[in-house]
Amino acid sequence: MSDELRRFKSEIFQALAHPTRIAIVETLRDGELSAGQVIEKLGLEQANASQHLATLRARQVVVNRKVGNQVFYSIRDPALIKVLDILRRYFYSQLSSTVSMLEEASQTAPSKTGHTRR
Amino acid sequence: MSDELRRFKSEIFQALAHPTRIAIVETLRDGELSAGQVIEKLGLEQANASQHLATLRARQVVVNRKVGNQVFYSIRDPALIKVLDILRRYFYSQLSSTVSMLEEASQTAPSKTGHTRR
DNA sequence: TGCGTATACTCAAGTATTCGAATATACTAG
DNA sequence: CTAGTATATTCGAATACTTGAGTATACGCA
Repeated sequence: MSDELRRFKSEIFQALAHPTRIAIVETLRDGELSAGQVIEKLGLEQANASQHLATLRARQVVVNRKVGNQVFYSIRDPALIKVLDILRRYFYSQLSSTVSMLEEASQTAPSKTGHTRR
Repeated sequence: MSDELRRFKSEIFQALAHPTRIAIVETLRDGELSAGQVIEKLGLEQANASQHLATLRARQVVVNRKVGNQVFYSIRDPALIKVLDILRRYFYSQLSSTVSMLEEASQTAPSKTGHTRR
């Protein structure tokens, strides 16, 4: 496989490699929002949000549309939502494995009630 | 959604946010390989490969298994392969959009498409 | 034991990201 | 034009990542 493709993929991953940017993408999951709405929903600093949005734009993860005074953002390709969904399931399988590992390790065995966060 | 979960997801993305690590994961796609085989297939420096493998291990993207002298790596969860496959398709759709955009732009008048580049 | 191979770790230099503060731009209303 | 709102950009300091060189550890064999 081409190195070009790998570089491209790594840029997508990098675009999503920050909790704030994941939060933004998930906030946009159900439709477009203005920058201000994103800021309000997530409680971000204006400048910070704008920078993260710029990163997402640069990697073409989101597209934007100007309406008067405001800029509305939306996810460019629903494939990315699918990726996030897969990772949500992945997270839970990871989590339960981690829990079993911890249980094994601490042989006092709190038996089975998973979901103790780390 | 919990910040915890977002942090976790961003760590997965970060694990894959480097072309070399994507190459490693894709090399492991069809089954486990020793570190040496990965190095040889991808033409990496030993130290560099080992560090990228350590990153993938830390984020639990791969698991390893010692057999005598060697350490064999494999992908921990096939969901990640699915993610890479989705991104491959995503890449091609991105690519064609980008090509159309470039074609449009290279005509004489960009006139009306709001998207003023910076 | 001692040697050779396979892999991992440490360190430092270079590079890239992140953040908040300050500032700049674009639009609307009056 | 002026003022106000919405969003973007620039800057510098702090932090994190990447790399190669060197070194360390673990295993197998004699």
